[in-house]
Amino acid sequence: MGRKPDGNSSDRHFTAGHTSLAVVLQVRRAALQVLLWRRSSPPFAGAWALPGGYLDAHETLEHSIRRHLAAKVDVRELAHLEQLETLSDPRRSPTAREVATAFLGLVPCNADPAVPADTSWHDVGALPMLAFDHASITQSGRERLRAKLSYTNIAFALAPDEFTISELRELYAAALGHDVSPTNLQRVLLRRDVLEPTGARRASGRAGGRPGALFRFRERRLQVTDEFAVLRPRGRVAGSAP
Amino acid sequence: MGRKPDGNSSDRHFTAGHTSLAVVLQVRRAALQVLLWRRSSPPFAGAWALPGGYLDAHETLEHSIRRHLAAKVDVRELAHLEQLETLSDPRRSPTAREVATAFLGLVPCNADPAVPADTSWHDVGALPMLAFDHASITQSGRERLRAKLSYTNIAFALAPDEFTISELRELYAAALGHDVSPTNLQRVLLRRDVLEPTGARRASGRAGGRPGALFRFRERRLQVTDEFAVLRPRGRVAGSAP
DNA sequence: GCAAAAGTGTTGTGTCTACACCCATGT
DNA sequence: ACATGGGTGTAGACACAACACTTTTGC
Repeated sequence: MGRKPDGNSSDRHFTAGHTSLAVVLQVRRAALQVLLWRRSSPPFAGAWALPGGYLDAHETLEHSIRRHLAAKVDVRELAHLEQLETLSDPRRSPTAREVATAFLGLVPCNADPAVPADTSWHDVGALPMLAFDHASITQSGRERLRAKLSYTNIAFALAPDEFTISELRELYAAALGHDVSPTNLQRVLLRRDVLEPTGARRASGRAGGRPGALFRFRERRLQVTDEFAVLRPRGRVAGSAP
Repeated sequence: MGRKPDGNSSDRHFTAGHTSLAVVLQVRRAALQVLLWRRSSPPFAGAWALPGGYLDAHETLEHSIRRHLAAKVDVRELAHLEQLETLSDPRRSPTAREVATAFLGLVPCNADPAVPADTSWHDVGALPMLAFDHASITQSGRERLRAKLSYTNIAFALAPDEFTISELRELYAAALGHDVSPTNLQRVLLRRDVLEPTGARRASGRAGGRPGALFRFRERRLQVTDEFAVLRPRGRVAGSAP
């Protein structure tokens, strides 16, 4: 099942092994990290690889990657999952033809999932040798996250339920790779109605200081908050009559 | 070859038919149109479908879609091709399990490729019944083009080598679905260094009028021209010492 | 000269960064 | 009091849309 008998294929027809992979990212200790497992058998024995595995006959690719990730991290911790790209170079694996669809997965920084012995988190800025084309896939994941931080509410998937602006600033700085001003971060996200205050405050730290107000994301699903403004008419805003 | 013997699969392993599809867009008669062919046999006999076909054993997905498109349009007319998404719902085809990777292809408006008898262009604003999930794929293609017109030079793939600002304005208006001011279009694209004047002018039209200057795209490959500006430090511009 | 089409000058607006200043808490 | 960190006010830079105005052609 799931495989057509050869006798049927009057047209040119080819079935390849299809795998799903994921770039799972989390901010840990003020750095963006990716989940990798160490291969013990060839090809690329000893190298690190992205988690994933074969697609089953009756599942979608998204279901497949969730299923394979369940062995690495608790799926309930995956706050966001989206498709990145599909890799199909016949030489991407030295042993067999394999098409792979890559996903980007995000885990909130307050989660600390238990991982198997062969699996661990690696700083995206200092990756070890990666198997297959996994290095370039990881790069794609970083760039997708970076871009979407600018024009969507995707940071909800990296943040805990409630947080101060300072804490959120650390997440953005780690994910973007450069410093971010808390002043402007707050203004941009409040103006776009991405954040809302919970009303509560966080207790002051060890050395005193004003306690920060707590915020939460208004939506915990991906939303585009800054549609591309260029070349769009600005007028005809549906407003009240004068 | 390209198919593993069953005896080998100790792990869960499944091979699905993999197809490539393309949303090929062109601006024709001031409207954005998509290339469709009419199915003559089930499933969806009589419905219109996106061009594409099976993936061969030794080719990439990009090679595959170029090969299948060659039967519909001259591949040399394809000015741009990029991957959109991979569809994997087991129920997307009523007859067999098929995974499909969709592409977006763009054809310059001056090209007029000969197409087979079962194939024709359709206004994206008034599509007929489409087979499978091709309607939603077409929608994805439109949206990808729309978004990229705002922050990349992707219009090069819709435009001829040389054109006036007015002609370019028509392309943008058709692809975006709303009117665009030639004044601002010119300024945005010149400021970003996307366009350059050729020096030549187009002869005046039937009713006189000042002849328009001709421009060309500085690059005929996709380039991001308006990196997301938000949350990025604006300072430290590499400049000369005072 | 006059209509038609192209192109420039200018103004206003909205969104962002940067920086100064004020506020709240612990010791 | 004073150090420490949180939050607001405001100014300046920039990119854009809108519109008036000038330029260049055909008739």
